[in-house]
Amino acid sequence: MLDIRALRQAGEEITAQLARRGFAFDLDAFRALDAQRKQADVQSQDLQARRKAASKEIGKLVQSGMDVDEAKAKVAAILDEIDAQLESEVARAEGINSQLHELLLGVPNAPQDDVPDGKSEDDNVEVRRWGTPRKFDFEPRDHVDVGESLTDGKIDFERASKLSGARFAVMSGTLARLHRALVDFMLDMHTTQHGYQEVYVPFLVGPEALRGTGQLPKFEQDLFKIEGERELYLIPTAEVPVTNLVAGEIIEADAMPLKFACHTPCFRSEAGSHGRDTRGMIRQHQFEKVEVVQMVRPENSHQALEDLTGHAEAVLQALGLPYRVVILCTGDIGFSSSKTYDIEVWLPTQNTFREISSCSNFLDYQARRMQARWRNPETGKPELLHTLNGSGLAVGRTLVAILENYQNADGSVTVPEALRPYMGGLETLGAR
RNA sequence: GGAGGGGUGGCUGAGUGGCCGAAAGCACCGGUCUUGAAAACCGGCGACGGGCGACCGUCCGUGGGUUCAAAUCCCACCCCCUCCGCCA
Repeated sequence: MLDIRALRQAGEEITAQLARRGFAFDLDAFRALDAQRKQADVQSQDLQARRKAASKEIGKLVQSGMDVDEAKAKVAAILDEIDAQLESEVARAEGINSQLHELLLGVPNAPQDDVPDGKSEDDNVEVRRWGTPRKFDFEPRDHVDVGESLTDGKIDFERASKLSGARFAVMSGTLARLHRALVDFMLDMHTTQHGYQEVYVPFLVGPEALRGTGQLPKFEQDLFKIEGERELYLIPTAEVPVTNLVAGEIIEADAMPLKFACHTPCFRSEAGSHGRDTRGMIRQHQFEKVEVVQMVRPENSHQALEDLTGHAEAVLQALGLPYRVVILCTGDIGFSSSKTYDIEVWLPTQNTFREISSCSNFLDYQARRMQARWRNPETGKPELLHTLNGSGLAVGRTLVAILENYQNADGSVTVPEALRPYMGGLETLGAR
């Protein structure tokens, strides 16, 4: 949520920033509603103040010895007059306030100044590259062909579809183990080298948590909602439960920054992506991800985004997978984010880079929605903190990248050295 | 699932109808003292919203209700704890 005070003071600038990302903020409507709100607030608060004073007067009179009924009679006329308007005025003010709140919940974050203009992912700007794509002396096969033809464990989409329909995968044997090894490897790296604390969290969350990070109210169609008495959703990313750990809390300054690493499955309906990436494991309804999340002092969040992106890159470097980092343009950036770097891994059979991590700085946008604060020692006051998160990494897509980049002419796949300790020393998948 | 206890400020915890946005302690901030620190003493110190300000409003788990007046009484719900049962 944007700061309503900033919107009052600098409405034109913020409206212009929002326009860059294609969001038409109706400043006049906002101002009209805010003016109504002010008028209604003042009016209802004035009535409440007068009523309170009259009521206190009764208390005083009774205490100075007057009979209760007599005291009530003295102010009855005033109370009657106030009560005639009070209820409707308070209701009107509450109505306008919640209308204003809902309006603000639907407004995306404003992009930072250094986020490039653009309409779609085609306008994202490459920041840097790492690694050199391998030259194959045979025709490389895509991860589906490779994964399905492994001999001691494989990918099985047919059976997955029997169980759950399209966009699910079954994995077995050494391939399933590689998938699990990736999770361990990533978590170990973030916790031992990058200073994150591992957390385990619920995979089902209530609507408040989703509201806090920004998936609700606007993007309910992207979520899987559970049938039942309780209103629960499957998490689309660990960002939701992990970031909301600090919802409604005031974090002491010496505990900052908070840095969490978390492995969870992620569930996405993929509504609106029909026909995209239908082959293979690129886009699934269920996938594993190791997420890194930070809660930092506001002045540190820009540096924190650079650090966090580096932490995700370190995983790809350790695995020897070529990648590039792009900064998302205003047309491609996520709803709650003020600035996002995507990390894209090289996929030889697509002859291109594909997203494997998304690292974002939300500034105080999520913190305001969830009332996550820290105590600033300079002012002694609770202030909104800044939140960031990034994939470190998407496990399924990392597996895809390994299958494609590490495949051999005989159909086997070399296990990246960094993963061998997690595979009982196994060096190759599919070797007889 | 059964029985009981409880949700109050950053923390602990008092408060059973008006003088309560709320005692006290801790923590924190400022000061006195001290070479410095600690201790002691003095003062300050909840959050949110509105107003240039004096101030005003809201908030004692959530939502209703009773009352001129609710942290306090009533109802419903949520959550936590203890014991019993069941269970991966």
